Amino acid sequence: MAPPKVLMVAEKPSIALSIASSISGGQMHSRKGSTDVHEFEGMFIGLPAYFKVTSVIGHVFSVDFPAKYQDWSATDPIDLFQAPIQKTEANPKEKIYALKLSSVLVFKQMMLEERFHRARFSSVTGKDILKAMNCLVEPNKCEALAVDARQEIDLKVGVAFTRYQTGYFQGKYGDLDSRVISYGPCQTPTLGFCVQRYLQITTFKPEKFWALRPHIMVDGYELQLEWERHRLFDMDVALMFQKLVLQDRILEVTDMSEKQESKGRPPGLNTVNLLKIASSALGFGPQMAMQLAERLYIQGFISYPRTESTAYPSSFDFKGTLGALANNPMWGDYVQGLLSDGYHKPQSGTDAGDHPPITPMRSANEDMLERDAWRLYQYVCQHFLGTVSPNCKYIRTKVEFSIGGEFFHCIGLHVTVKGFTSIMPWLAVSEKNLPQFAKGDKIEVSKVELFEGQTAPPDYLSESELISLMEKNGIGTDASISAHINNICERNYVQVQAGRKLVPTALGITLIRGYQCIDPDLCLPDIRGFIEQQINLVAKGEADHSCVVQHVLEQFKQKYSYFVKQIDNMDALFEAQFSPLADSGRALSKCGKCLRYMKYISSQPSRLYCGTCEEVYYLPQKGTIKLYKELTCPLDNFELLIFSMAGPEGKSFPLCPFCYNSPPFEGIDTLFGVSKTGSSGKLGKGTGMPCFLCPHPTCRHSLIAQGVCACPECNGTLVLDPISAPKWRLYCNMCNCLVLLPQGAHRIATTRERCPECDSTIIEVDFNKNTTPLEGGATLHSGCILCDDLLHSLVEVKHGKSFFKRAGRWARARGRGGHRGRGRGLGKMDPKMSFRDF
DNA sequence: GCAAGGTC
Repeated sequence: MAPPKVLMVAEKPSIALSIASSISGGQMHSRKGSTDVHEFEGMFIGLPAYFKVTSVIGHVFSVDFPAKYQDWSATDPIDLFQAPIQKTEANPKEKIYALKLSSVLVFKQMMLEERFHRARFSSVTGKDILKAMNCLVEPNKCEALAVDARQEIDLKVGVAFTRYQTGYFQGKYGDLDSRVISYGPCQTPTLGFCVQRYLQITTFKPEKFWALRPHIMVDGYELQLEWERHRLFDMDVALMFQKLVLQDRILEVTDMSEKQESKGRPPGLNTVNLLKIASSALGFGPQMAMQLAERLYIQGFISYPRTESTAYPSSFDFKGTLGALANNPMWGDYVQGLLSDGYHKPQSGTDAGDHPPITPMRSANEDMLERDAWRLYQYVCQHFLGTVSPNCKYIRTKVEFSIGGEFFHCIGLHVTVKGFTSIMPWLAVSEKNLPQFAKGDKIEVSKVELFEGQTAPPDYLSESELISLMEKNGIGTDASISAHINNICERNYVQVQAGRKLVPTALGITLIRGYQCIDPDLCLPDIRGFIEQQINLVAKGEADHSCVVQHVLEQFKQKYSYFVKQIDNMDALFEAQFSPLADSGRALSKCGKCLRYMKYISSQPSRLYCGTCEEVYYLPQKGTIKLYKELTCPLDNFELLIFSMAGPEGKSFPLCPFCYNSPPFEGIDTLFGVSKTGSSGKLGKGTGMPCFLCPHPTCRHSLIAQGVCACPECNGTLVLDPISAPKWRLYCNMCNCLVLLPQGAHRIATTRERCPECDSTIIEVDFNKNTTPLEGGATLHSGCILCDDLLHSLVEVKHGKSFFKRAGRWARARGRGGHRGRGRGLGKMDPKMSFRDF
């Protein structure tokens, strides 16, 4: 009988590899794939078995709302609290779910008796993995339910608040960048920390203080003494003490003490501490630091870089790790010293039960790595060597003096053992020599300075300080901290300035001040703690999953209702900070209703605002917009605009601001950039009907007038780009297909005529007289770009970049709608056939 | 377009 089969699925590929290596003793066969599979024969519960070890990649499932709730304008955010949720594949591209499901099924069929176990190890080390295999436990459903609970709560709370406040403030103020004004139980308290520091700085009231600083001359050196009172905030009192001291003039040494002190070596390096050092000492942001670390890990220079543990496992091979660095040109001598004199057992640290601390795995020198990677690697090495080095020891001498009834002192520091500070020199204790004193010595003061100083506010919060605060308050995890910081930067709530200091923006400050005046809980770190604590009850099996979720959501729903009710208070702060629409923007084009100029507001989302009609017209985003020759839309009299998408191959197209926001014709089921959702009939911002989708029969800018022929790539229509001269071109109104027309022509225009053979629009080309291909120097030529031999030889199909990200989906959406809007008969021919010669 | 948390 074939040996029983054992399938093991780890949480990530690195752990699958560790498990397989440990159980098989390195004797396994590894198959590459979306996730690697390691196969080998071994022993399972005392019996021979055939193992397959693979992994998922992070969470298999994410959650989201069903389609019905995806339309922002059709859903009241308060309904989201009770909305159903769907599990979706977290990484559909990786096909993890499908692959694992099928392999589990295959395994089930192969196994005579199916059983599920969980190997729960306390660290990713061979010893602990083997130990776990010998005491397998049941999978813990409570822990899985706790993960579900967190996903549901985070989704509903975050999305409800985000949609509400975005909808409320978007488009209300001209100089407010408000594409999305997000809220989240992690990102908002993170922002809160930055703003709290900002408020400390701005509300700081400096105070003057005074300190007595007697100076003495000993052996030709001047020494300044420190006052036991440190400093006083009353000048008259300080002056009085100065007078007393000056009257006495003689200092007496009252006491001398020597103390052996020690500065401890660091514990092992975990991810959070790596990120803090990377930010404060190397100037790398957390994302950059993790990318570098990831690369160093893949190249085998350092161990797995995502860990919370600072304690080394008892089985850690210090000798081997030191040995790997023994010949390093940078630290070789130091390492050999440690190996011969005996390295020290590291400080205990904390064991989070995951990977061991981050350590070097093999030696590298400066030339083998890129500059930044080298600097990070260097730190990992120095830190590791620091952890196994002796502590730094020094003697602290304190000499105490009295004069005029006041007491002063000076401190001397003498390092006896440099220890780990010789490999981490920035942590060194600086030597401070004192002259010889003896108790009872009497010394004349040379000068008694009355130092005047001022208390100063703290600096902006550094990224490194923020990471510490987040860690301390349980905001985010080692894996997500950097994502939250990145988030508040991208949302334009804070900016990273020199020295990686986080400076909140007007938007960030106003938001936090708003929460503070409506419901401070919303931006306090405890909000995360509350959620985590509730979820913990589920994980430990002490409370029912759905009861906890309902309870937490009910609380947040009440907070949400109160927030909505009180939003005016927040808005008052916005009003004070940002300019109302009417005051911002520049006059761009005329409104078709009142015939006055509307203002263009360039901050996101860019839009037009008619001050007379008090109407906002959204525009396509991420490009430039200008007036189109003062032409007007025949339907509504609004002046037309030309929008040019960013980039060298960015298309340009005309649009009417009114039609763009309120498509005038029935049957336009797809809009620029997205399908129009039937139920609500409202437009997403930045989504609408440009002229190239307009079926107006006579307007010269419509699809009918500017459409030339069917797109060879999709169901769309190729349209003349009206301002592409002299690089004339057609672009598809649906996909990113691009067709270059005769270059350098003076003018190219569509005509009202159709090709008798293929029904394409006849175009008229006015060639440049110097480069005209026509005989006898003629410049004017009309024809069909498909059937006219001359024109056909002068056009070229190209693919523009990023016209639409998802051209395929777009084309399908149009396909369902038939050939509507494609002009008279343009859709009849087989588009691929018509471009067969290209 | 929206959260957070996994990992790549």
